[in-house]
Amino acid sequence: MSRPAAGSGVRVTSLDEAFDVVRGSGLRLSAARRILIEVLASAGGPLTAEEIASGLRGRHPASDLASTYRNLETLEALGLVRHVHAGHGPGLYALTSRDNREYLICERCDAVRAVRPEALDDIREMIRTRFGHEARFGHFPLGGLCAECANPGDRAAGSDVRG
Amino acid sequence: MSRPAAGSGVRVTSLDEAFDVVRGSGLRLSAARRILIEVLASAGGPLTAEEIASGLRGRHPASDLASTYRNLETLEALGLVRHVHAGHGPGLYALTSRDNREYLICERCDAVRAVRPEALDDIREMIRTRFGHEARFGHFPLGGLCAECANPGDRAAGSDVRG
DNA sequence: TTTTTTGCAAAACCTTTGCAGTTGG
DNA sequence: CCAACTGCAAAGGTTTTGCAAAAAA
Repeated sequence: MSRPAAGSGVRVTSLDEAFDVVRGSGLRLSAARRILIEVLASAGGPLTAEEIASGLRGRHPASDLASTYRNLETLEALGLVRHVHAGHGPGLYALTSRDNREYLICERCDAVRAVRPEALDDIREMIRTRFGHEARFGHFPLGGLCAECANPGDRAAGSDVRG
Repeated sequence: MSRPAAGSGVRVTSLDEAFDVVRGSGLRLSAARRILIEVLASAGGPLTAEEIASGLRGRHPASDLASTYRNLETLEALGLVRHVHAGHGPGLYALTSRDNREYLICERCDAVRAVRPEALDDIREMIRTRFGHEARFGHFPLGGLCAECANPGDRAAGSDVRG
């Protein structure tokens, strides 16, 4: 009976469930919102607002960038979407149901590595005990130097989020 | 002895030493650079470029914001200055000699708490062992929820960086 | 029909860049 | 003197906001 893991989004396992969350909240399921959810669901990893608005570079219908930001904010408030700040560069958005991972970012090469939340549970616990701070690395990634940059020449590299 | 702590800036203990580093590097010690260093030295915590350019709201001579950014970058390359990305909002700059702390940021209330690097050494070690990632929280702070936001009503709050 | 949502345009925000003029060494 | 540096202005990239037109319920 541990605490809830860091990524606490709405549990939806299908697109229709996500659509129902939108409708059930009293908001409207507009074409733009439906497409936004479909784009995120079809993506291999977190996307920028720009990529979403472009319909994943033409594979889906395009929508307005400002509206996309507004809808991302709306859906994030509903718990369907979350975003991570990948260093500099634009934020990356994902469905909470598809990606509740946490991230390690390399401040030298900007590589972002995704890990399952459980892989950080004991570390989170130490931080909570020591500082009272409830650590999460799903919104602001855990910074530092990746294995590559810290030890050039090694072969143990982590997988990137986007791909 | 152990590895160097996370903040690895030039060791300067006086303004004159910092000035010498600038001159010794072949760069010029312009009025703007001297003032920039003095402003950072007189500050109680990390400052925004805006605050520095304004001469700490009039307490020092003002300088151009663009030049301030250029000089911050220059001095950072020399190891005299570093900056931390405090969540959203602008970056915060400090002299490496005055502040080599690491930061915990609350993603709800934006509070930034500073801690001495040693307080995170064992956590850094666990992360290195597990992921090969050399964690640092001096550039991208350790995210999550502060004690206050995680447990409203508690009295154990951490001190803020800026003050 | 009524309220929400969109699309466009414009702005806000932080930061970088170009360039002519100034300054440090 | 001459390269380095400044100040100003303009642009860059990301995100937000205002408002009339369009669409969902």
